[in-house]
Amino acid sequence: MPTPAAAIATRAYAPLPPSGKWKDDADTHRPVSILSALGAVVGYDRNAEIYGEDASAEHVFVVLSGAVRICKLMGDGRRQIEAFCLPGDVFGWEASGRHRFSAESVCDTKVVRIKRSILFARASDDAELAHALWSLTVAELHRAQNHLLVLGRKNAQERVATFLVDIAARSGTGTDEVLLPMSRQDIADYLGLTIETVSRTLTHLEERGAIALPSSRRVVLRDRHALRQLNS
Amino acid sequence: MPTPAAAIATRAYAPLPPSGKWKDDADTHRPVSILSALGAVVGYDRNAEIYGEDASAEHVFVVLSGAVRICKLMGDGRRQIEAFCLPGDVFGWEASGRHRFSAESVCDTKVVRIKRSILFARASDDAELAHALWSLTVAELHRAQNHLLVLGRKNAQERVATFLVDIAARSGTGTDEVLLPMSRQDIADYLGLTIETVSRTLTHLEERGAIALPSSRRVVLRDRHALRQLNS
DNA sequence: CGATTCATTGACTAGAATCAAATACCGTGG
DNA sequence: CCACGGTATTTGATTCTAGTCAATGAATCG
Repeated sequence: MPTPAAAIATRAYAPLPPSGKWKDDADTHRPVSILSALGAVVGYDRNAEIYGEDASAEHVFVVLSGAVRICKLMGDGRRQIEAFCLPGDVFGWEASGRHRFSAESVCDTKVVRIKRSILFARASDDAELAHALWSLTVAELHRAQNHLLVLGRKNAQERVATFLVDIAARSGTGTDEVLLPMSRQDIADYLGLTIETVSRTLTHLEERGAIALPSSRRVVLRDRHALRQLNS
Repeated sequence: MPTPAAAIATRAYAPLPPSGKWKDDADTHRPVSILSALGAVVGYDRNAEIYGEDASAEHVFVVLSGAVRICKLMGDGRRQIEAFCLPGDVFGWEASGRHRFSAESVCDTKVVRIKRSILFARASDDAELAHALWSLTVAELHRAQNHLLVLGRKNAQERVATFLVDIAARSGTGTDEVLLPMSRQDIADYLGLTIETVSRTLTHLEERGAIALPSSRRVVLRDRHALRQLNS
């Protein structure tokens, strides 16, 4: 069993290629735009901590550009990434006054940071805002529930295929090419696998002709039908 | 921030004294109690379908007694139980107009069934209710997030230990004995394991002295410290 | 260019799944 | 009350997927 320090050290955060691709600013539709008006824009370098586990929960955040991982560490260094937040996603909801996960930028990232006190004060007067808060939270819940099915009942190939299709849909470049902002370690910790298994599975999907890998961070979805079947 | 999540944690134990319990004045500040006043009590036999996947979402439910499983089936029959709902828990939230999971009674169960249309109409006038809806949803989200860590990164022993400690805490009989309303298959589908692995793991925990199994549905937590370590 | 980190590949292992069988449990009807 | 049939659970033997350990190859940055 690796020591915590060693385990964490072996997944050191590596510098990422500066990638202009992740800066397409937030779309101005849906409840998110209501929120964006209530806070200030803050920027983070890659791998910066936005908040830590158990930190007092003062703010709620909306991603404008870049990507954020929401994660939890176990005592021995095992890590679970609960979600990747892409532009338009909201994170930082808490029922108690403390964050139960940490949030870190995956790459250079801009967010809108909104004071919870302001948000809730407004929500008590503004039924539309209150409903927006609720439906954003339900959307989060649905994402978590889908992820439960992936982690509980899908094999490695299905997990990776599901991940690729999901990221492609959410990053919403109409094309078949996806740019992954996150490392293999991040993907592994999101899918409940190891980096080796993620890597092997991607290679296998490429051999099957389901995807192409022009570079390690670029994935072309060649056979969406095959991928969707693995997604079932 | 008020902390409705704390109120949920103090919920009453299964086979609950019939619904009167939820109308006590002392309870009226709890989100669940606010809801319970808005619907009618409905009873279900064991293994009855409360709603199916893709069913139109007309109602939200509060468990009064018994237990409910929220689950999803894959095409080939694999099943993931997303949550067990015990007395005091709320289920049936949807952002869209359709349920994305099915809900089934695990044993004889009573619920309060509340029309969504009524609920939302009230919520738009009543900030307290709106906030209660939101915080109940956040509590659900947190439960799902904890479960992600279990499914993504814990081994069989840790999963079962976590499950037992969680159920014990939520059933909230101050004692160390837990009555499991659900079958081994249900537990397996909740924990992302097989029935054989669940059974073997329980046997193993008993051999270790962490638990006792007077009968298959009764578990005595003998060494909470050991269990909590597996929970870490 | 090196130095460093990241990703891929290979060989082997471990833990849970699968396949199969025995045992315990429960409600029913004699 | 007991025998019976069906179901749930436990236990055993074996297989297989993903994990671990180790090395190599690729990419990036100073």
